[in-house]
Amino acid sequence: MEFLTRMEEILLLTVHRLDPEAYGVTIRAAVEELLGKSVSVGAVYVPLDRLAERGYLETHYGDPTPERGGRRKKYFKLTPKGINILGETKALNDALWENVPNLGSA
Amino acid sequence: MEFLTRMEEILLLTVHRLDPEAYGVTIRAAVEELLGKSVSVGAVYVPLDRLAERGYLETHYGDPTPERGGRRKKYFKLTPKGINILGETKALNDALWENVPNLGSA
DNA sequence: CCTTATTTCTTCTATAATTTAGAAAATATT
DNA sequence: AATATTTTCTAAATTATAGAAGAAATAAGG
Repeated sequence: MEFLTRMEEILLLTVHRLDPEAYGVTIRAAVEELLGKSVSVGAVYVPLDRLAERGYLETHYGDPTPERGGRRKKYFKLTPKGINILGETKALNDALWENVPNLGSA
Repeated sequence: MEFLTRMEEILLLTVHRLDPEAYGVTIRAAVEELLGKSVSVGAVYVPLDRLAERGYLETHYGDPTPERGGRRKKYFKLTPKGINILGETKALNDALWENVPNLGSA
């Protein structure tokens, strides 16, 4: 089975959660909040584009907004293929963690 | 928060599940079964050693067995630090997948 | 209005880290 | 010797990360 890297999993799920307001800046902010640490621009945009190239995400550019400044926003959205791989990823996660007794810590 | 790559997560959990029979060959076989595809030797041994270097795994060499051939087996076992990061990884996973409604596929 | 400043957002590119493949080496039994 | 099992090594491919540069919009001052 093909599997997603962790960053890919995080990004796909973040896009899903943010939909339809998922674009570079909001995605990056959400990832930073999730991880509790700052994340560089490249750490988000580069894998995001790769996921789109591979057909897991589709993109469209937005129109200018009344807010000041900025290039056009590039919105991301899961494709059916993206939804599918997330389902497979969940299955792998479940298999991995199944029957793992208390780890004591956490 | 520091987080494990997916391969690291898979390996740590596999070592945990196989304990006390976790060594290169059994680990590799278990990962192949989990993923349903073949995995090269290097894809297992290299990250396993890195996990040990970082203190997530401890190792000890076994004695020769009555079976034919082979170098001494190098057994892996989770350290307290390894158990701890698995707990953190589980927390991240839970946060990621919380409130993700049905993905339709899978 | 027109020129410059400021803001928001993406693209690009170089570097570092991780994964992967598989040949080579080591060590045991037959 | 031959064969089997296991790990080590090393080079190549892929992925992640940092952050500078570029683009595109509004704001503001003359």
